[in-house]
Amino acid sequence: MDDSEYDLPFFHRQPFTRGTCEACGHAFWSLGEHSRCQESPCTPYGFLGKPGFKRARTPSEMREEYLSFFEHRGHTRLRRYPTVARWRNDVFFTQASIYDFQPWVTSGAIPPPANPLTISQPCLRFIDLDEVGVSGRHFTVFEMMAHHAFNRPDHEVYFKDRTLELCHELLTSELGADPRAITYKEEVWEGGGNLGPSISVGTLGLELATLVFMEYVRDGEKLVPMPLTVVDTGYGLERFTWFSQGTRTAYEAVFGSAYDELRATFPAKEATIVIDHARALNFLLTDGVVPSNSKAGYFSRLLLRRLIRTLSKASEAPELIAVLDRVGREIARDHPEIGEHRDDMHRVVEAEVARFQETLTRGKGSVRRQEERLLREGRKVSSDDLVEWYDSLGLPPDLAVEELSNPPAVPGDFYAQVSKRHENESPTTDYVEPTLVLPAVPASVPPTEVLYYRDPYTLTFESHVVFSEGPFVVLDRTYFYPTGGGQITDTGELGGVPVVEVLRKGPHVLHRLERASTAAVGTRLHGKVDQPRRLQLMQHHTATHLLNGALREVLGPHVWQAGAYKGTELARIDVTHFRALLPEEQRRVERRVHQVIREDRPVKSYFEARGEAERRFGFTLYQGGAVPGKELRIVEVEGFDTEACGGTHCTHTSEVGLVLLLGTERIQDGVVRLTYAAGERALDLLEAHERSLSDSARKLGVPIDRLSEGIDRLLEEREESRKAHRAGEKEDIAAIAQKLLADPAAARAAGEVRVIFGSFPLDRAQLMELSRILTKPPNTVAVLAGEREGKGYLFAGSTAPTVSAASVLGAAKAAFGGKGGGNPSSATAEGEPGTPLAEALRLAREKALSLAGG
RNA sequence: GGGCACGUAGAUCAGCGGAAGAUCGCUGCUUUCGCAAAGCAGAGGCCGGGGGUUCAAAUCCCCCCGUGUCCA
Repeated sequence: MDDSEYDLPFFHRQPFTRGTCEACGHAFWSLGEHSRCQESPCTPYGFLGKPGFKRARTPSEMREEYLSFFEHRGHTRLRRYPTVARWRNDVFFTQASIYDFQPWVTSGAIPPPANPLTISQPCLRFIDLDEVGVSGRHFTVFEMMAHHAFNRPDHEVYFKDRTLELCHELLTSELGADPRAITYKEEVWEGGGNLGPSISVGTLGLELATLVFMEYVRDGEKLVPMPLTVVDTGYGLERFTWFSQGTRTAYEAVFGSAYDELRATFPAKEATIVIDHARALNFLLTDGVVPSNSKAGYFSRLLLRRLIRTLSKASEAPELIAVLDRVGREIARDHPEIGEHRDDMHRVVEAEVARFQETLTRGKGSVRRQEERLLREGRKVSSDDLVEWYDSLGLPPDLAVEELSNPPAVPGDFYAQVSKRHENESPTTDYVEPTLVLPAVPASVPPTEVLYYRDPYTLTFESHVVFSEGPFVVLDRTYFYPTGGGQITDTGELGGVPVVEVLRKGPHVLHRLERASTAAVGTRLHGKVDQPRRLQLMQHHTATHLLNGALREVLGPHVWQAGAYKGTELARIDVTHFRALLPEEQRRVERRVHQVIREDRPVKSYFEARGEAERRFGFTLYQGGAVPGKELRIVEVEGFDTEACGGTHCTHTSEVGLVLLLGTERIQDGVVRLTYAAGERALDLLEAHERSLSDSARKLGVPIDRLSEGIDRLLEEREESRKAHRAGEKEDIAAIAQKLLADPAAARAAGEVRVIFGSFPLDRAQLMELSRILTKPPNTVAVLAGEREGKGYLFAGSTAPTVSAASVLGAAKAAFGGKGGGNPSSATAEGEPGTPLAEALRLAREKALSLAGG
């Protein structure tokens, strides 16, 4: 990055000088005279006990002052975005304010919701989890205050110079920091293939803000200017608050009275962990993260379990729910949506607590048993075992140790050893569906006017070709709905040629025809969307919203859509929930959906300003993920469910007709999937089901309403006959045994040992059964041959200590070309068809007698 | 998304290549006015599903399903 990038007019309007930090080597600008940049660790904290701002502020005051400062300077204040970054698939959580606008706004695909804007965005970071309570300044959840500007060639808002000016004014005139104590340190920011200069703002040893200017795309060694440059700033609310108070740690400045209360019971570190985790959980749970074993859910589980363990370390610790509630109420003063669904949140937490208890109970039992086994084998439990148990059973080492009679020491680097086990795992690879190579549509091609939003029932239209390449055609206007939002593509005809697929690419809708298009630009074409298909998709889409609404009512507001698919045959919705649906819950959901259908509520689809829509409906709008843009398309099932959604919908709930729930399954921990059909398709399936039922009932000779009983009876009968068959076989074998025992010719004595022998049409298992009966008395040897389905078997059983069954068959098996083996009490051999089994039996008998006699 | 562990009687689990087990629960009998309890007897198993290796698989190998857990 060239030095000139940082040489801003701002630094020359006032007498700034540029120096180099003797500790870290970075260049910096300052009004004062410093040999080092004013950030830690180059400069130690200089504000502890001596606040750096004019006046001490609470976090609420600090946030408000910041936001209104920028509001008064032309910025639009935005509400916070969810802490779960549902709109991105590369991260789970919002980790910086700019995440709210990536990738669509920053890439220029969609205009920003406001420009310039200011926001205080709660962010979650799990990298420094172990620093929480230790470093004095790390939090799991923190607020990044920011002002952002997005500059296009035709619309420059502001960039580096104005950003520095605003930042400096905020710190000095507004907050009263000493201008001479501030250093503006030159750095380089790089991320996601982009880079640009960045300036780190420090004073009295504390880094207060980072000002990033996204400016270039890296193309090998070359830096190519971005068409859209971005001002990405970050001002830590917690740090500003701390700086204004000068307390020993940031925790004392930020955490309210709940912290002081906890300090009565806990050491500072534990008290901090408790509040920190409780804060983070309040955000996570409010934003709809259900604890689970994967993805975002895992982190909420991690926090919750750590919180439970930390609380359990004190004998007089407050209840988990009480702590969450207490902390939640404090946050709610600034973020009123936190705590809106307290009862539901508590249900989610209680389910997770119960599960954790089960895991611990299971783990403890397993650990005890494993120690016993190790002791039996003359070994001891090692610290490796502790790591293994934590990894596979989820049992924390301190709890494992409590269960052991002879525990090893917990290694100091326990968690490092855990991560070592995961070192060589293959990296996360998200399956990417192979996509067609889409043609590049020149920017000069006018955006497609989408008519399907205007009227979802008009399906024929006239339009003009504005671009075409191969089978792809872009029109000036279209009623064809492109694949998106889980709703699959419309099909139909364009100028008499079948349309196979419709796709959206930026502002254009691409129609893929069955064959290469011959229509030149300007050609007028008649379009016709496949009507039954589209109506079916509309019914499925509206049904999805009805189910989503009903699920939230029945299960609670922790239910968020986690994915959806609307096809022609069936539709699916995945929602977050902490256990599989109970039959009763399914029933209530179905009932509620059909009630709403009968009420024939209007389904209104319209565009509305983001802020206004959020104010009226809240964050639950973003069921399909956050949608950037100034305007949101709202689909509102009046008085029931409202979502930001780009799909095509029925205009009244009665048009959905019928929603047939085909099945529910838990597709992963914390997510259940409902599969269903609506409208025509539901009727088709219902008919098919009905036919299948009446066919089955007829075959069984029972009325439909007693089909289940009929099947029970059938199954019972089958079970009984299976048992009867087995019992019969046993009896037959017992009868053979009785006959054998009574037949003097079937046995020979050699000393103490009695050798019984015979040949039967039995298979191996039956021979074994027979031998078992024969060798009940001690000192008995059974030598049996069997022939069944062309295969020959030998079996030897022995209760004589001197006669090994395996030895008895040793020589004999070779005689009939068989293979076999066994142990002293039982042995088998099996031969191919047509082998001299009788000879083998004779050899085996002789061997048995000689062993017994010898 | 990846790693690891686990699926055996109604429940909790043992067995980890050679003849399916324990404890609790259940049923019956004995004892008791009855209950609890004890003793005796008994029922209850596609050893998660499907392939493979082997003379022989609950046991070893592969795939799938389910559950738990750790890590991103």
